[in-house]
Amino acid sequence: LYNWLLARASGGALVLRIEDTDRERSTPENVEQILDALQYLELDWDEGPLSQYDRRDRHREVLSELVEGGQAYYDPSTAADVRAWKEAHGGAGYRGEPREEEGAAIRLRVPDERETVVDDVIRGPVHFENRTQDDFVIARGDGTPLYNLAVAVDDADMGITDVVRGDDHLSNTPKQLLVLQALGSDPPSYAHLPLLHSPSGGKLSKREDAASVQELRDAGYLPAAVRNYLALLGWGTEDDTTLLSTEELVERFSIDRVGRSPAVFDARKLRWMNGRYMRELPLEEYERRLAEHLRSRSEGDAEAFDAAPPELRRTACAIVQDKAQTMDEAWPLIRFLFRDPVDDPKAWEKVMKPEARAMLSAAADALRGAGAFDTDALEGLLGDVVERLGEKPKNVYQPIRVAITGTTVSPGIFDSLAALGRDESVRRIDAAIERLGD
RNA sequence: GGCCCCGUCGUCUAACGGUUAGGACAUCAGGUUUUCAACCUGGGAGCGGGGGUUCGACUCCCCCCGGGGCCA
Repeated sequence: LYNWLLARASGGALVLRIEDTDRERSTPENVEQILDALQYLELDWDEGPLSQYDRRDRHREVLSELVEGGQAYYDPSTAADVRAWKEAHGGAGYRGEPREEEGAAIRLRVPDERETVVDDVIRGPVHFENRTQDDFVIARGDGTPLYNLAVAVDDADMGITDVVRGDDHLSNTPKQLLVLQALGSDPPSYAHLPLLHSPSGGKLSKREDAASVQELRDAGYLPAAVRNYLALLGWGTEDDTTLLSTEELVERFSIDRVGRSPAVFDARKLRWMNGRYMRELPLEEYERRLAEHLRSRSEGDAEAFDAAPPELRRTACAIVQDKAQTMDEAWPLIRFLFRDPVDDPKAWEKVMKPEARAMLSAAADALRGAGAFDTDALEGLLGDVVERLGEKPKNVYQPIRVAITGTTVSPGIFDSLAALGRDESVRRIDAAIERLGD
């Protein structure tokens, strides 16, 4: 998201590059998840063709150039050798002797003097003393290049100007700088973002990270809300603004104001924020997104919704809009308008006591005789019934609610009845009375 | 183990030497109320610790502690 905001704000292009020097980690499904997440967030980047580049030849070429130029050398030392060497040299960075033999790795020669400075946009200059850095391995014994060589070469070849990535790469950066230096290329600008920690404590893995975005989609969070929330993780405005439209984010976001400490994802705050966005959604869009959300579910909910008259769909959205925080939460509240009441034994047991029978009869009679069947009329009408029976409103309204929806929770009872319509409302109440009978 | 990063309410954050340390979520207490939410009002809650520098430190320096990352 930060990459995207930065690209949008600066008029540059966003390049999402997935380095795959280690097949064990960058699995195709992993890539798939990242792309899914981007699509879900509705970041309108110019997707272009998804290209795969086989850079092995180029990396090999660079490797041999570096060896020939003396900036790198073959070294068959093992990890144990290196450890022994370091112990003997007071913890200084490992320096090997060039020895070309079968299975030897290639190491980059690191200078003994001076330091390598990562001039990070977010953290300022970070100093690494060269003498403490190992002559690090840039190619395995079998000739395959290692990450720090590959990214540096690819950054240079692609003309990358800004690298925005996770904090976990900060200590890799001096190595990449050293490679770039050996190559004679100018380094890009670097910005290392703080990592996200999950509520459970640890950092989010690439897999879990992408998977959790998946979960957000399934729960029916709006992309705009998620974008807003995510932008506020590690970044904040000076004037304490919390709700920011995407246009405002693009305008106000600046990478150098991003914080340095890791953040914990707080689902409750996202939920609250999503509710704010849901309530401000134009009704047509609310309806569209609800329909879309239902399609990702099973059991014919989407079909029932789509088959309903447009006015009913619209009304349903209107009466649930200020109650639901997520799309997933909206549907159960208005489901009764499109499908039969659910069977909730607990609700029935709690509300449908024998004395409820009289309430329901009185209500049904009143509804049958009602003139207009809208929210206001019903409120007056049923208010009279409550008064006549001398009951607490709750004792009358809850049985009606259970009768028409099957549960104890729904939108306002008058809204619900009006939306359901006279015939169906009366039918469901009569059915409840009958069921109460035995 | 070496190197590096980070440390403000429970959580996300604002502050860039001078504020009663601000806001948001959450929480608590009221209000509203036909259910559940939503909404409104109010309260509690924080600078990891210790040294310095300074007239004055959340802000600068050092040490420690704690958390994390990379390499090995």
